[in-house]
Amino acid sequence: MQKILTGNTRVKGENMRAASLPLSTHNNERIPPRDRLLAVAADLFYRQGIRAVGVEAIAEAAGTNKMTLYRHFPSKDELVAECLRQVAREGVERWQRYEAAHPGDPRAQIHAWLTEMAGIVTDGNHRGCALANAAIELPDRTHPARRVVEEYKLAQRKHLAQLCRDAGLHEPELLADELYLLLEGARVTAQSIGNVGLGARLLRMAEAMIAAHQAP
Amino acid sequence: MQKILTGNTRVKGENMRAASLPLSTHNNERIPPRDRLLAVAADLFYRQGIRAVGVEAIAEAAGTNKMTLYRHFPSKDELVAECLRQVAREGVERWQRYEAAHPGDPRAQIHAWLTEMAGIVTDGNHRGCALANAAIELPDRTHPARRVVEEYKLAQRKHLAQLCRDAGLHEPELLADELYLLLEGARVTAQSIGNVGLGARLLRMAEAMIAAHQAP
DNA sequence: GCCTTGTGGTACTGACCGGTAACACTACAT
DNA sequence: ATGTAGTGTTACCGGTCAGTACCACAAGGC
Repeated sequence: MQKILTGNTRVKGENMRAASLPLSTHNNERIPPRDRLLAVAADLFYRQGIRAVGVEAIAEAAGTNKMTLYRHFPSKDELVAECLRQVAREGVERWQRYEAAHPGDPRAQIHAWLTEMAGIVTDGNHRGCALANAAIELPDRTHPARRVVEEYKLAQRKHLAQLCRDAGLHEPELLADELYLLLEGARVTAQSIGNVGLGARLLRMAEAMIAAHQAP
Repeated sequence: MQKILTGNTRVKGENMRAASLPLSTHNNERIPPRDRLLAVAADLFYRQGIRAVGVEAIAEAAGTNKMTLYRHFPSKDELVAECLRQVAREGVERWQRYEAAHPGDPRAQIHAWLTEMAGIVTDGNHRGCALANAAIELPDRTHPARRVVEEYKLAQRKHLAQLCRDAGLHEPELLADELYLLLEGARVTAQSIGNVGLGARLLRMAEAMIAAHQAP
């Protein structure tokens, strides 16, 4: 089996990831180890895959060790679930930002969402939705992480449908599904095919869909 | 880490999977071991994930052993790639069937594709596109399986775009992308949210999209 | 002073992994 | 009969994995 370089060739006690990662684990001073572990784990899980990342690598990347990790999380599975819970939290915060930026204007909120997502998809480091990826990587439906994924995805679709309804668009649920599936598909496909021009295409397609649901 | 039951509690020399799997590995008599290995591996990889399935489990499920596996495949990575190549082959065969069933009628071919895919997505055992899942599970872009995925996905989109063009639809590439992304999104989302009514919804959405590209 | 709480460090367990070596066996072709 | 090609079987290698035991240390409250 092909192994991925884990980069744990760092000198003992030193942190080599300071310059290479957006995650600033080099200023460990005041961030409690639990938060460092969560942030680092979420990042590693997303970029390398959940099963591909060992707990030792997570602890090391967070500037701590395995024992501290297991003092804060009962198991790797629970750590995974907690990471996804954080990702889901960021997702609902995004919607709250749209609402704050465009209060009472659901159309503008949808548009803001589409625009931001188009940008995210176009990013070269994008690897799809962390929650959807987790569902694919963890086929066991009893895994604690699966509940997080299912709840978040349902809430996401429900919120989008409500926005479509509030915007007075026809067949709001159907439109919400169209938009949601289109975007989800774009996030998956971007990994296999690439994402040149995908962002702009995505916006055009979404706008056409919304327009189709605007006329009676 | 949560372990998935691998079901290798079978009695030595006997095959307990005969009744539990669509894959008929119980009549090993005339099927060469290489084909059995490929079929079983593709099935296990799809249902449990690539990283979650060991070569020993594959060999055992195929009614043979690890040595025979390594006599036919240089490594697990190459076995994975070969499995995906087979899946891709089945994908192009599907398109050939549509063409044979509706020669010279691209619209009907597209419709046949949508109908069949809607049925597949609605299936409760559906776990998304095996190739897309592999791309998610294998972040290393140099993995031999990644090339298979990228080539297939590109060919798939190209073929669909050509059909849209032949059908005289407006902006065929854009429509092809819309349909393709919608379907890919549905395949991913079906795992997290479920697939109740998704098939019928999918057909309605796709038809609406095509209709929108029909008028000038 | 002291004691508690959280942390770092090391070493370990038992299991599994991908991959290989060596040998015995069967079927078939000549 | 003999040789060859493919297969089955067992045992092994080095490495990694999740998870734990044990001890040392440092900070803060009292």
